Amino acid sequence: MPTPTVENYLKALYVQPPAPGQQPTELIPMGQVAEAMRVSPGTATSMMKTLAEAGLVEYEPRAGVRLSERGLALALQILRRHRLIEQFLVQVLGLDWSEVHDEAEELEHAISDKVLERIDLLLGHPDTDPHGDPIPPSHGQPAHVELTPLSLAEVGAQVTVARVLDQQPDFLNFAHQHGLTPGSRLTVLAHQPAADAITCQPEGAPSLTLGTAAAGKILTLIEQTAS
Amino acid sequence: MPTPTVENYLKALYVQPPAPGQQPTELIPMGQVAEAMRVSPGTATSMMKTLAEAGLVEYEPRAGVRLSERGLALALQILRRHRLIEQFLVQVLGLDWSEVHDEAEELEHAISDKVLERIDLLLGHPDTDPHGDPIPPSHGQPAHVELTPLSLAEVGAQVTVARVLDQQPDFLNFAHQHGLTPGSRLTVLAHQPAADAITCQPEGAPSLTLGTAAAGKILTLIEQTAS
DNA sequence: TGTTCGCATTATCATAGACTAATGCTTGCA
DNA sequence: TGCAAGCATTAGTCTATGATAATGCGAACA
Repeated sequence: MPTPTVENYLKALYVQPPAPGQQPTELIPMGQVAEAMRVSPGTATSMMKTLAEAGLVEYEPRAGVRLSERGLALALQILRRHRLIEQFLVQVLGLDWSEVHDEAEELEHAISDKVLERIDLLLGHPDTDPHGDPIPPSHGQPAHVELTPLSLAEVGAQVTVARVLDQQPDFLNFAHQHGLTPGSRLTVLAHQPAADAITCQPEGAPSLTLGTAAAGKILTLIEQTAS
Repeated sequence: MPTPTVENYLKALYVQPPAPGQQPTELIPMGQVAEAMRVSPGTATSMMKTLAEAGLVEYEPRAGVRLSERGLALALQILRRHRLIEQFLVQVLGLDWSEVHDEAEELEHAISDKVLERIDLLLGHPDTDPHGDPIPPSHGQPAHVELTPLSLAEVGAQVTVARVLDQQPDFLNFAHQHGLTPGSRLTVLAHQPAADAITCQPEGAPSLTLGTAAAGKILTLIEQTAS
């Protein structure tokens, strides 16, 4: 049984974005690990050595780490727990989507497989959590869906919000207030490169201008491109 | 924030039965603490010192420990979490009462007050868990109800099972199979002191002979004494 | 080609919680 | 009254996880 700390490292390694243009199987530098886990670089190095000895990662000194096959399987299992718990907290207990991330962060280490599968059943085997993040199946990889950041959607396109990447409560409250939740539809009205912004029109809510950094955190499914 | 380990010690101290004829405010000897927590005596001593420094217990060397006011409040809070979670696992997720104790043992340290109060609401503010153990209110002590162990009920008495003290899955399965669950009614048929046993007749189930040790773990409410 | 800067690694230390083994009280009994 | 038995305490060690500080490698630029 991995400790909660080990589980958190594995999860963090899995969700590290690959450097631009790199495959997700590339090595993650130690600095990135240390920052993701908010520990000192020395702590990150020694933990990666420990995980490597346990066969959960492949560690190349001064180059970086990547998850091993076993580490990947474990990371997916933990992510499954985390996301099912989030969905449960929203659907069954009625918590707000902005507060469930931190709750799930604790519960994911305490819940048993049995309870988890009961939750899965009660929820009807959902495949995403309240933020649109895919819930990995109990075995194997989650299905890959091609999504486009709102910041890259064409002017005139009609899109459906599929996933909101930022888990910060402030951002999630903002997104909720403006109708930017998974499933809501919107039309891209304009890009303003000079202002580093994009304007869109959510269905049933006032139009809205976002910085491209914020818009990059909203992943969408393109329903209809500009004529 | 106390660590999970500290929480477990406090809970264990609270549920220690007072020595026969003693007030619950009496000192608990270290050996009893060590046994309850399944740690070595040395570990118990050093932990009690730590808890005493934190103001959670009163520790008298070579005499024993008792919970301080703060320690008692914390212990009740943890017991509330534990028992509400058990009730939730049975009522909402449909787990068996024999398996929820161990699950709750983990979850009680991970759950937030917010989630707990949602669970309490969803369950309609129950006042006992699936074993009949009282759920402490969010502030203050649980109400005291006078219960009689089945082993001490008079022959001929009609009683209602109120609480099952043993949390071992084997015992709980046995009790369930024979209709000895909280709320079920039974009549005491006979005591057999020589055989160290008691025979009773659960409503709607075959009559049953139990050892007095087992019968002592079934607490009942006397509905009607023998004529 | 050499030097420097940024990052990684090593070394040392701290804390919580556990263990075992050795020592020390205390009490009851002869 | 004195001593043995039974607990409790102390002392020293271990593991997991963190920190800080000092050292070391390597790549980019002059």
